[in-house]
Amino acid sequence: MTYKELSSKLKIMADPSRLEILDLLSCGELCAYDLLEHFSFSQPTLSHHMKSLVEKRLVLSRKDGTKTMYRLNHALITDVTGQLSLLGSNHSPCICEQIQKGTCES
Amino acid sequence: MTYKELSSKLKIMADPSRLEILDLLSCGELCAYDLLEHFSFSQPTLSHHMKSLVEKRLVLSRKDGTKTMYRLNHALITDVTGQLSLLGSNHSPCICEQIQKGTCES
DNA sequence: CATCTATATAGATAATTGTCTATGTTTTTA
DNA sequence: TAAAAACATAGACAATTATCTATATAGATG
Repeated sequence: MTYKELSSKLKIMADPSRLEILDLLSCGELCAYDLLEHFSFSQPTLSHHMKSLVEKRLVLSRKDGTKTMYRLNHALITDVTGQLSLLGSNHSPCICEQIQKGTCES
Repeated sequence: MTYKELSSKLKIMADPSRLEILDLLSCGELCAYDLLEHFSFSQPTLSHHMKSLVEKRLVLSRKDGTKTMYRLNHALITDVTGQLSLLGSNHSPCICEQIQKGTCES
């Protein structure tokens, strides 16, 4: 995953409401209405959030009659958190190895 | 950590340039100029990014003469990635337990 | 078929953000 | 002390985003 790809997924996760949506979905499938009950914003706003989560594949959806059922894409979320913690750790191969410490070698 | 607190840190991480900065810092301390060499944006733009990373304590800084040395706050980054992966997993206690599955119980 | 239920789309708006140029500040050095 | 080196701040601007109201769509039901 490139920095841009990882960033685009993190940007979608990096919203308090969407974090709470992910948390609500962490134990199983829910429909839009059940999610909406937990928030004070409007139904179109929830729909907007769900669209962005589904577009980035962080959440998967299926139709059940008039309802849209949402569930986490655990595999992708695990991938994202894994990439993030790897990036923050002293890993190898690492972009650090390419650096020319011209100015700061002390 | 509340959703808002976690979100505010993720928002700072969720930028391709800042992700690359974190990656560059993952193996040790670097000064601003060494970081700047890896990017095509201007020096004030780097300074702006570093300020936001330091403000959220994701990166720690110290002065060394005219130079500013930056290093990761590994503890906080580990905390953030930990919170994120916990939130995405089927954990307990979980906000899911509070939910009234009124509409979607099938 | 008409209506209701559940969700999505359209369009608008205020706030936030990433970038720039220009300038300021601080520490070292000639 | 004057200049250079390294970084920060100020102010501007275009792009993105989170929200809203209003409306549309699609499936269930009487």
